[in-house]
Amino acid sequence: MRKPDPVSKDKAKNNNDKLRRGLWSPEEDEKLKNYMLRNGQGCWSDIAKNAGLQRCGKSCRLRWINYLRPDLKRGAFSLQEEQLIVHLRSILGNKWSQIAAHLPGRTDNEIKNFWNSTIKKRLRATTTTSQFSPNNSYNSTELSNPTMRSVHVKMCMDSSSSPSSFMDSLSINSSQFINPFLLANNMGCDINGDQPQFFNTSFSQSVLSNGAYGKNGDVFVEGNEGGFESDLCSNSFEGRSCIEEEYGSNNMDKKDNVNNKDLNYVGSFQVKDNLLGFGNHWQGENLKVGEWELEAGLIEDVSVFAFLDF
DNA sequence: AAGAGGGGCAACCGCTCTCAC
DNA sequence: AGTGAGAGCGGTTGCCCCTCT
Repeated sequence: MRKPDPVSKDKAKNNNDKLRRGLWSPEEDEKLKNYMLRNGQGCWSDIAKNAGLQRCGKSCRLRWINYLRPDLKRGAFSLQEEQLIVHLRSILGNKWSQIAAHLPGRTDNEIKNFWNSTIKKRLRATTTTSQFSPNNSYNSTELSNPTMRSVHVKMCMDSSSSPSSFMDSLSINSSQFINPFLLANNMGCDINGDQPQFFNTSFSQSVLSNGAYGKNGDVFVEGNEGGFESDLCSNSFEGRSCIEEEYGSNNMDKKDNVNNKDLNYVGSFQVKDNLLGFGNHWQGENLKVGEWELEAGLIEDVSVFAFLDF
């Protein structure tokens, strides 16, 4: 939390300097809670005034949502909640409010803090690599088939874990996340320009908090003739946390490390008309290069993605 | 015992979105 | 269509407290 605004900068100039900041006292909590229970939610700035609080509405809202709401579940996260967070985050990214919507009684702030402080570290600590299994392979014919519009990446559980539900839960359709470099690398493509060479690359294991893990990356290609856009999807829990930890999100300098590090990336990439874009869907003909600036030299020649012949 | 360091987490910041006018 | 206020969201900060040395 912060100090009760010592410097105040611009805000000293306006009326906000009369407002309290910092930690909430038990009395303030009591006032807000009583008011909310009596009157219900409304305009937060009015609530702040009417409840007799020297706080801005925003602060009241935050305090209510994150701490005072009666339906909040306090205490440590259960194993199930933890697994769910890991899973949802792999699908949704840092959409904490959306993740929180799947965990009754938990707030986005709580989940965000939990992720940043606990899960991220745990996943990083358990990051390992394994080899692609030749049995879980794809062939270059499939990959170069122009009718192939989407690529799904599945992680297979090993024999000791519950296969179907877990695999189902990990399968992501035409959605958000991919690290093209990891995928390219896993598909045997040297993104620095070498010809594709399949089946001799590493793939990251997905290690869950309970010790279950997926391995033997199973990449398959599925036709999707109706779509114009082509999305690549994957998930790799700890890979993403690793890259964020080591390089920070959206860091262009990841390129040089691709071939010897287990990377994944939060975002998406799409191929259209021989252009490669990240992070955003195209709307109509407008190419939106999202978080990665392609012309910065990251991928100057998309032919390195030769297996993506859309 | 005491100081340092790090983790956890409550709260703030700044931005975007939505909606009423 | 433009604008302003309120709400919501993700990222960040910094204090408290625990552990380690």
